[in-house]
Amino acid sequence: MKEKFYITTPIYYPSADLHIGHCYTTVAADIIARFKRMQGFDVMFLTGTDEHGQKIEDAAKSAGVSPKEYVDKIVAGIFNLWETMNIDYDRFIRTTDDYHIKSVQRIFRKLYEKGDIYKGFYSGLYCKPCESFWTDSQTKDNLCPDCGRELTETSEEAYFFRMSTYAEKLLDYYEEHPDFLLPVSRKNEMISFINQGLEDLCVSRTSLKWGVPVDFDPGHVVYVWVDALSNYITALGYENNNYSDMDNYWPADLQLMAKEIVRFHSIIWPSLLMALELPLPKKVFGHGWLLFGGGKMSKSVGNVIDPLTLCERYGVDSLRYYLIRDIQFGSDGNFTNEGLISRINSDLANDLGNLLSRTVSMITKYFDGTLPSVRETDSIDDELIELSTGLFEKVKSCVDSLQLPQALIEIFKVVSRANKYIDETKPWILAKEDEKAPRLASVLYNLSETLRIIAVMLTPFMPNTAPKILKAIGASEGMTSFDSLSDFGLLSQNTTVSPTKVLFPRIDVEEELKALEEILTGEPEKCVSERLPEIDYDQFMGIELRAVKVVECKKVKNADKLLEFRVFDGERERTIVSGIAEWYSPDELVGKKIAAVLNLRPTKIRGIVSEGMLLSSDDNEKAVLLFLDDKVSEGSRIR
RNA sequence: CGCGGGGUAGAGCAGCUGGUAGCUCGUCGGGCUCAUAACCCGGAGGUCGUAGGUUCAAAUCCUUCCCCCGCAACCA
Repeated sequence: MKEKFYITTPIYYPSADLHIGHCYTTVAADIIARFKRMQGFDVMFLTGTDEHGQKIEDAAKSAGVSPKEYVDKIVAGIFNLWETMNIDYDRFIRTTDDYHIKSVQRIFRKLYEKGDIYKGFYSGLYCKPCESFWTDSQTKDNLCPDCGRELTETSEEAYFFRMSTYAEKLLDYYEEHPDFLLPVSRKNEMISFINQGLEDLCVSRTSLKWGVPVDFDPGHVVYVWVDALSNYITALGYENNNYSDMDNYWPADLQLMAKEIVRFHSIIWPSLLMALELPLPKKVFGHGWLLFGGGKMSKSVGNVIDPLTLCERYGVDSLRYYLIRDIQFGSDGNFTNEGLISRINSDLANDLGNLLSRTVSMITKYFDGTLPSVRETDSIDDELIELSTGLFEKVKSCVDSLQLPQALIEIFKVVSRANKYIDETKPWILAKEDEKAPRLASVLYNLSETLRIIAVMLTPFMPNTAPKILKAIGASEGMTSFDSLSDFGLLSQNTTVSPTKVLFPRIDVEEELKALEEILTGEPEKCVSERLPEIDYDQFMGIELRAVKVVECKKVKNADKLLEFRVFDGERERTIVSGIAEWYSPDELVGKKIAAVLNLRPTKIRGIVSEGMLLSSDDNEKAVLLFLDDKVSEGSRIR
């Protein structure tokens, strides 16, 4: 019986279209899944969408549709994206799927009956007018940080999961299974997080409607993470009849995700599994982030090109290659257009594509496309042959240890070696003398075989390109599997090549960068997302907008983003705290006149009472203060 | 001292279970002409952030300090 391999990506949150970061995780998973399949594993590759929660409810509302309608549309886009990206998943789960919802309810009930979930009170200091809870550290003197009114000790019914009881067990598990949580840097983070103490987790909400209802207690909705994490087993049929693959595939062999959600997967998820008395996944791996120009990717900053556009311009395989080749799996990495283009040009066009091109064209030119069977070998061939036949083991060990870039590096070492081999053997010289034909045939055959091995190795990484190479060199079935890699010489002695289109056209760097730039600026970020309902004149006039002059300005201690202002409003000086320290230094603001709202309810920020708000525009996540002309006098009304 | 990541050739990165510092791009020079002006060879370019320590030997282990970047807090 075939050994199984169960691999998962997180289920993505369809509050907006997916971006290249999602593609990164999913491509990595796809490559591993394809690799394992080719190795003969019985693979289950699961991905999906996590469709409940407040954000989606809100997004749907502002789009004027129901949450399900909203999500259906985004999910359709995701299917399309995965098809384009060539993601060959085996199963796709949506948390709005009926069977999943029922399973989650059963899981919740099961844990409740077992006592791992209990009904308690979410308690804290509550401000009635503001309808919000505050913790001790957030308040001073029992006053609401928002409105300054008195807080009352209140509590609200909620369900809790006894996560605290699993702290020790988790630490033990990490210890006993060194490969459970990787990379180590992430494990250390989690260990120190656990050591700070685990509290029981509040696993129900009453404020939210768009979620899985607790079936035995109407009004309560299951916490989204419990809902979401369960997908990895409900998709196999845990507590449902939709599937019956638990015995087969659980525990997961590899759960991939970006680092920010490692905590949920390495603490909450294992605790839940322990509570359910299920085995834990064998490996949880948190990869790094794609950074753009040193910063996080951000739609509103407009620094990221849509993956579909990238695929359209360069082909999926180029994108897949770049993502996996250029970023150390596990660390953060920079995504740049230059990097992408330069990888395509140097690795894919110059090295790989050109290798195929020169090989095929020589066989066509010297032998009319079909190699003769008379051969003459030479010791100079040995190195190339050895390198080729040893490739699989090297790549396999890279993939097994999740060193994905190294796997590609190994493959491309052979590409380089082959290019060099052409130089060493000088086929164009051999072609000049008829009696050298056997040697020439040998050289070209060796190149074809090497290309065959390269293409087979590349199949999981570049599923579009590999078959093109194989077809070009005349490889047939039985020569395209991993099993075929240890034999150098499988390709028919009389193989016939078929000339192909250029595999990867070279890209004009300058021109292309300009074009990409234009795309980015052409479809600009919508900085004004939602328009607000109209208000009447009186409401507007109820806002006391006035010019103020900055008298003093200094940074607030222990806060990166805050500046404390002393401003003159025409009558008196007042203090205003503003979150613009990232963009302005105190010195440059003294003496400036700025528009401000003065009749805003005073509030404490970082212990300082702020009486008003300085106006600024929110421009691409960058605040710009609304400075006023010098002619404007302090305290004058603005409308 | 809130948590974490990082500082290695012009750029981007690897090496970090200690033993002459490596890769890609760029650059300079040469070779070749089968090929997508591609390919191959060679050169220049780094006191591996800083200061100490351990060692026969440190980019690699320990400690000090400096600088970047995320997260958290904070943005009326």
